[in-house]
Amino acid sequence: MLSLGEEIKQTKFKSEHQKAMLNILLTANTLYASNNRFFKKFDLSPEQYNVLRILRGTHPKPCSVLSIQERMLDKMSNASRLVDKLEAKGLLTRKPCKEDRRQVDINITKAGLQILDDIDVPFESMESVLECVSDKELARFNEILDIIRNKYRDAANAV
Amino acid sequence: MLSLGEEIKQTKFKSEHQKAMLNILLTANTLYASNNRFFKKFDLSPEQYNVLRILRGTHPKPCSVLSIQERMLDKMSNASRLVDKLEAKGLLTRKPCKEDRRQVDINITKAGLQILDDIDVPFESMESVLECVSDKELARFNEILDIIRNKYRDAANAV
DNA sequence: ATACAATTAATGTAACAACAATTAATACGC
DNA sequence: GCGTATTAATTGTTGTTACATTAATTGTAT
Repeated sequence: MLSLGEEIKQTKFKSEHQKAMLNILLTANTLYASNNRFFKKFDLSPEQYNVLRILRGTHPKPCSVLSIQERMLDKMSNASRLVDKLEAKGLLTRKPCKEDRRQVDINITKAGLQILDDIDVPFESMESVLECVSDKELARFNEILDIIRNKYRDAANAV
Repeated sequence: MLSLGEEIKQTKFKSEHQKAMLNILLTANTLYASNNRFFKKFDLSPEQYNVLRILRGTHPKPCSVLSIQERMLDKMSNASRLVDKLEAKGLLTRKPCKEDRRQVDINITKAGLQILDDIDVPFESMESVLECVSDKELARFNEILDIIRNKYRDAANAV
């Protein structure tokens, strides 16, 4: 098992909190890379998987591009293109929205639901790596992440 | 202050550990995006900053491309091109290594050290957002991140 | 009703990342 | 010493991201 220091070959850190910041970035990169490789087996990217999950969540109700974007982990402007890709694979359908013609009604297809079904079991086994940590500790862990996100964003904007 | 659930508009989570996994990814995305915007003021990307930090660490000794890559948070094969960019900006120099002519001796320049100096103060103020959490808690926080990284990587490879 | 602002989705673009392939130099086995 | 394997750095390619812009539709104030 490799510590942060071993992984980035750095022996000294200025403080425990600086170490924590680096550790989050490194850990997320690792998670992301692992996810990338994992989802490739299903010919999906992590972002595409995220979109399908969101659509399964609202199913059978449709979802607009904007709602997808708001629910995504990565809030960039690629939801439209991600939907393109998934539509080409037949995993979702896109049709104009009657009520507001600016919007698009996006629905997950049977094939989309099926692929999520295939992914569920192996993916859950990956997510369960944290079972060895107690819920109480994880709750605090999540709290700290929430703090970091909010304060860091503010700090970066302030500078 | 926004919780994970508020940020991705999801009210229910399957478990505290699934929530933690999502939270790490979201938090890292936020940090990365904030860093992106922050470093743009200095005409640098977060990765370029990372390279300069590594070079300041070994300074005045030179560093090879491979050592840079090993120390980077993102272990991809772009170190060479990052070095290109930084050389073009005059922030580092590149010269063939005498002992092993496959390698390149990379050194940070005065201008490179200067820009790091300019960045140090505002960046440290950003990193200090975690001062409100005790060192003891942060130590455990770092431990949990180490566990996640190692176990997740293994789990993804096993599937 | 009409002009103007706001919202939604799609696209153009430049830069960047992932991965493979290439080139050059060195190490190693025989 | 010679051929092969390994290592270091670079480059090519393909796809993606970030950001800005555009186009179409709807909301709103007068």
